[in-house]
Amino acid sequence: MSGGRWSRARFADDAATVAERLLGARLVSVSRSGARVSGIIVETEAYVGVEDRASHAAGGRRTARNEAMYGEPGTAYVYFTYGMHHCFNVVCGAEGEPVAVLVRALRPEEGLALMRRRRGPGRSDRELCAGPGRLCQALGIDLRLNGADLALGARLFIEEGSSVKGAIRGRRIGVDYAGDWAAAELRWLVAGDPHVSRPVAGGRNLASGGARGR
DNA sequence: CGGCCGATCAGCT
DNA sequence: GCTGATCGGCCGA
Repeated sequence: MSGGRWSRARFADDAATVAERLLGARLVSVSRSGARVSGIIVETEAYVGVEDRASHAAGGRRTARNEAMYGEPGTAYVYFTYGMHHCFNVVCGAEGEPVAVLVRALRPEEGLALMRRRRGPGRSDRELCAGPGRLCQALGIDLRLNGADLALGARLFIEEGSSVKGAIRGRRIGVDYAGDWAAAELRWLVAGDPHVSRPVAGGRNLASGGARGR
């Protein structure tokens, strides 16, 4: 059912498999004072390997920034972008193979007051964790957690959730530079969940009022 | 060194 | 839908 922490083996599969498996699981961050802040994962993106032109490890690129992608499955890959946002990834696959899943949105569950304090006043529940930068801010995830071990660490981990009904796929966000890989359907979402960052383009989503033109 | 740019977000039209 | 914010990393000279 639910509750147990993800072991190393849960992370040790290809990115598409782990991206779908993460839907419905819980991402937990523990504050310095020991408070749990968590949400249920409702949106993920797979970055499948060196052949994936949208990946930071495209073509086998390996630098200080993306070194965590080459770590063992269950490693956290956190990077800083646009001069102000952090993004959190779960490293999967096999050690030495740069494969990861970006966590894009959560349905907030625990620690809502702390999330709001971190995100600023006037945030609706829906906005707290709807986007990769937003959820990092809400959970207090920054570069200090880059390379953290999600299977053993005390500060950041994944817990088993209940299985999700209505998972759907779509194109990844913000990777238009990636040629053919931009069109690959490597984003997973819980259909109709209002906490996702964006519904699938052209798709039907209960919260969006239906299909749109393109 | 210098210049470019991003796996984003918020606020405005 | 469009754009400015804001800066570390990366690459080329």
